[in-house]
Amino acid sequence: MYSYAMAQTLKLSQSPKALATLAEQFKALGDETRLGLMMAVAASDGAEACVCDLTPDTGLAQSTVSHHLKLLVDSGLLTRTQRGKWAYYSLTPAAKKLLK
Amino acid sequence: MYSYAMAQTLKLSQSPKALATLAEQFKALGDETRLGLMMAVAASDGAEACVCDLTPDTGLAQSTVSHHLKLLVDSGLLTRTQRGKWAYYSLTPAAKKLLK
DNA sequence: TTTTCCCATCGATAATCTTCGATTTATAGA
DNA sequence: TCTATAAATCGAAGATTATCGATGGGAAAA
Repeated sequence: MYSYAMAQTLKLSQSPKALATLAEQFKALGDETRLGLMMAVAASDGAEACVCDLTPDTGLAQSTVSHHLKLLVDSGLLTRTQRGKWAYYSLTPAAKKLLK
Repeated sequence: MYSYAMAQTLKLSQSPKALATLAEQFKALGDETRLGLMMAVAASDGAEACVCDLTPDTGLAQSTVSHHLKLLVDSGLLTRTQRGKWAYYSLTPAAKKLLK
């Protein structure tokens, strides 16, 4: 038993902080709405999207989508960039790694 | 934009069921206790462990650990095998893929 | 300046989740 | 058969979460 996967798991179990961070990211992805948002961002032109583009697909209120996006940013899976009136979201390297 | 990651995301966004399944698995991993259990199982001798081995590390009640393990089985991340009085849990291929 | 548009924040509510202790089921041993 | 051990199930309490409508803040347009 010396697989790469196991080396990873051992490292994580010895590092409580890394485990907490990873759990937080999994939790963020563990919601159909948020996972759908991540997919939508990844599939967007230029791999970024604004709230106004993302909201209609979800069928949810704009405030709810903003809330989910903030949660994804806080967990380190999305970055937010303001350009004019729009806020553009795109995937972080951590997100790309987890979704690959 | 024709990366492997994006091909995956597109496939998922076109397949609601696959997205729901993946979200469920992420959700299962998105709890520090459960992620710790997964790590403990992966790091166990023979890559399997019983409830009595896993419970002490968590500091939680046995019933709580059983509950979490059931959730992990139901989401397709662990398999359960009964041998004598003990129930042994081990990682599924899906779990190995997500934790790599 | 006033209006319009995009988005975040706030407060409230309903649903879901985590956890426990108590109980039940199942298996093995005395 | 009776007892002991391992683990699942149940019911309940408390915490967390998802969602909404209403509101507020900022940027651009009129």
